[in-house]
Amino acid sequence: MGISKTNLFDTSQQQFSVWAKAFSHPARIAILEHILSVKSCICGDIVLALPLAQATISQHLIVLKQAGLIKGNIEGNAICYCIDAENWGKCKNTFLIFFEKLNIQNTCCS
Amino acid sequence: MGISKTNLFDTSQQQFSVWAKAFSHPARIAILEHILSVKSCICGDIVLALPLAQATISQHLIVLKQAGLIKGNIEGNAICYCIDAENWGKCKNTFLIFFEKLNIQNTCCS
DNA sequence: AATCTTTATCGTAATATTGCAATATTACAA
DNA sequence: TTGTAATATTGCAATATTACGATAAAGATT
Repeated sequence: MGISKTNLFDTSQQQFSVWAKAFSHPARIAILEHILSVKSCICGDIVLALPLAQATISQHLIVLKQAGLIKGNIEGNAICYCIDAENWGKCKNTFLIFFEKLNIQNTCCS
Repeated sequence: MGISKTNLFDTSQQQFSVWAKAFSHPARIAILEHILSVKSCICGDIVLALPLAQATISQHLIVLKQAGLIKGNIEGNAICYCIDAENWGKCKNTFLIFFEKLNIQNTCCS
């Protein structure tokens, strides 16, 4: 890459891109959908549900956790992952506001 | 990576991740915001507006175009980029539906 | 035609991501 | 304490992304 230039942009743009990057792999979408679909936030069987090795799932979970989208609670020797509702709301709002920026006047090229 | 396993996931999950990946760099957010903010969809001055080289901007534009978020119309020797309103709407809906999947019952871990 | 402007592409370097086997860590159970 | 189950971390290989200078391509202008 030469040198990363992500820091030349607005904080809000960087936050947006961090969240988007968390969503940018189908495995992470699948993990989130699994957590969302299971009423109680079971965790380790995410590994059973997805066609990836345990180590790989673990890494994806870390990415999601660092983006603030999920959090993990220790339950015995297992860990219970679930959505971080507060950050989820912030993320949702960021995307919503962004998508709303398009109105009919903006679309010029036929 | 060893070998990519993105194709082991649902088409919808892959489509979601492709859009998210398009949003996953602050430069591309900045480009989209610039296109959205300028009423008429001027293009080449995106290069002037951002702190990146012309070749780099061009690459980011291709990523956005391949994701279907923008389209380019040739105007003389310049190119006019603008939002692809139809795909923008599809993308927006995908994200909206996804974010709506969280309800209070889902958040278990205090 | 010669030149300028604008955008795309090529080549290359630096860095990041993805994936997994192997291993470590942690908590429980016997 | 020894074993077992669950998760994280390490190390490494393969691939993707980011960045830009140089150059090419295509339309405009003179």
